[in-house]
Amino acid sequence: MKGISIKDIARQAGVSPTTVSFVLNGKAKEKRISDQVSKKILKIANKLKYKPNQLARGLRTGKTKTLGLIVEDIANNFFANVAKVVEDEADKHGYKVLYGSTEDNSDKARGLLEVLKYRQVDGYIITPAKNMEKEIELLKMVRKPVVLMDRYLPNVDSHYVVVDNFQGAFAATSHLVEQGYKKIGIITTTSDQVQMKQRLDGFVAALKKHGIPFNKNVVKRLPFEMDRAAHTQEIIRYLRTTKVDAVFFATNYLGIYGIESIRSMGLRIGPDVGMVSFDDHDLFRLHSPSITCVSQPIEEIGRQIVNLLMKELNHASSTSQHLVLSPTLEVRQSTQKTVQAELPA
Amino acid sequence: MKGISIKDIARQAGVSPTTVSFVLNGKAKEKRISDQVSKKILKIANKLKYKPNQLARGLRTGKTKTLGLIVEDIANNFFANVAKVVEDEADKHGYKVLYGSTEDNSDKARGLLEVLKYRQVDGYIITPAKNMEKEIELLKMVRKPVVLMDRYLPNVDSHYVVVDNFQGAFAATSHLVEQGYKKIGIITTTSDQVQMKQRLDGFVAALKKHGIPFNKNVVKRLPFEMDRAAHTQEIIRYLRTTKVDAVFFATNYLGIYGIESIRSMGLRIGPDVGMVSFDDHDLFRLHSPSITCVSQPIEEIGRQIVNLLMKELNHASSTSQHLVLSPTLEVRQSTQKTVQAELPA
DNA sequence: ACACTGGGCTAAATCGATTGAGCGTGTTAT
DNA sequence: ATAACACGCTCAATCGATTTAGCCCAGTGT
Repeated sequence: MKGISIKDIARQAGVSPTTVSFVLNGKAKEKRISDQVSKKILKIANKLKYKPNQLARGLRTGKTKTLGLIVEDIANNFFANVAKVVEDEADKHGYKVLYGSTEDNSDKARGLLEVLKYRQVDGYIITPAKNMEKEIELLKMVRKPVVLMDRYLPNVDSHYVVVDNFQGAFAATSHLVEQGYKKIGIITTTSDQVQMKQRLDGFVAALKKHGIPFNKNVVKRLPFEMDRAAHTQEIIRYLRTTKVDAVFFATNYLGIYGIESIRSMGLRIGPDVGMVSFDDHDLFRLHSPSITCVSQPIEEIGRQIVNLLMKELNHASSTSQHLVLSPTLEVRQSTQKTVQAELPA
Repeated sequence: MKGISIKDIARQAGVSPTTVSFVLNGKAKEKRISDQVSKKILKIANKLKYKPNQLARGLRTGKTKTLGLIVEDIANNFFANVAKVVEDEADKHGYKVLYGSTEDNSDKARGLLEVLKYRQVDGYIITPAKNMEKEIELLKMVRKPVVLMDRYLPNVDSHYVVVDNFQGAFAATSHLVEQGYKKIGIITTTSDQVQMKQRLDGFVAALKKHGIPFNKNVVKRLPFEMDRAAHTQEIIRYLRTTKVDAVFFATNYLGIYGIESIRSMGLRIGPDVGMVSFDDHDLFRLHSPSITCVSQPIEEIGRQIVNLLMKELNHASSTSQHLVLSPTLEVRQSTQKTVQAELPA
């Protein structure tokens, strides 16, 4: 039950716990501990496989070597993949990750923050839900390192790592236009957060640039909380009524529901309805026809997030870094009006 | 920076920290604290939004209200979904989750356990990598609640929640036979862990039951560590050389690679090569043709895992529970030799 | 011979909560 | 009248590591 403590080592080495602590924390020189004693202590610590009790250490120092990761939905492909990278990178620095999903619900998000706070995590990676300005500010006030991801809060000065949503959406929409689609719609979430706004803005800007009038009712907004069936129903109704010939789906799960919807209407993706989705996914790659998408550089996102956090934790604190990475347009078959010699399925 | 402590409350209430602790832990009656004092303390605690410091509490009591979740790969659809359920369920009981991925690598798994141990997690949910018998036994020795998932260790007496892999594979394979496929292969991992073994056994048993001779070289084993490209290459080579007319893919990512491979060979899934994969996935549902699969009851798996753990944590400790849930065969188009009026894509 | 310096190490306080032992005071039983 | 007990609460130790202050001894300078 009990682990090896610093006292056990002290006893065996015939020195005080203080000395052991100094040595194990690499302060031997600084604290003028003799080499003999140092080596002896290190040897014993090794033999006993001593691991410091993180609770005790944390209680005293206030550092827990734990990061809090708050995502929208850990079961979502994008977030799960980022989480994996974050975990790996954090591990390299000796940090563990506590996670939680907000379901894009502010109350749930606040609850998570609360819990992480009194668990004393050292740093936060947050996919903010709406109305969380105060909470984030509060973290800054108490000098806790915070990196926002996927989206940021325009009125809060903080680090963040996102992709260029405007460019991504712009490229996707332009591509649809260039492929000859005439009436292009967008299906997005009801969220008015910055990432969704920018995707919508990119969409509108691309239309404008190509001289296509923008009609408000090609924009369909669906709430995150709705279930799968309701989503597809709504999408089907939208497609029926607006008669768009191409759709930009502003996030991955909408793209997936979109595929389902279009197909269940008996329409052909590409010839009848062109589509592009934000985020890549195995499904998009392997679907027939394959789905054109705006792919986020997940590896780099994860790495940069942890990087920033580590810099902050090492007090190399600087002004807020705003990392805007470039997404990539993966052109596939879902944006071709004429059916090619398709890969056989 | 500093939070509200029990001392602050004690000062304001004009009582000792001990009394505050008793009241806040619901021991007022037991410890004979007067109602007046009790109420006063509770009121102050509320006003100050007191949250106990979990580190201090953990240091003293040995309980951290944290669970360790060790999965094979948090970015994998199946595990990510289970993780989500686990997180939700744990939250209901006031527990947080620390997670890590093993990549099916025993050393990484051991490292994770080590870390979780000295972080003093209260209970473990483990997808064991091979050769972890000793580590699990050790946890049992120190009376830490453990629930294994996805697979178990035959020589270790512990709780576990798995699906009936044999039945799942048996049903999948039988279905292939019944659909008229004659030469059926299986692609699995190099792992000789129980879940994979049972899937293979189920496969073999189904062949036997249908009077089909089992030839060892229809079994292809691929190591987890290999990258995507190598996987598909190997699968393609296998398909070319063995000339099977249907394949059972023993886990989700193999199924995905399988789709890629078959298609890149210019073969039609269904008519040319039938296929079933273990685990469900959006991709399998929406692929054309859709992919028949053995679907695991993810919600229930997650719920049962947390359930078991909570029972243990509340010392209702009993004999080891072995929960074997039933998977469902989702029959789709990938196991039809004749092309139906396919849903247009 | 005495103050001073610096090397090598330790005592004790501290972080915040929990908990076994115990201390007055008033009431009851004998 | 006095032991015995209930009541209502507090003291102080404890968990394990960190950290500040400082002790003791040897050598140096004057």
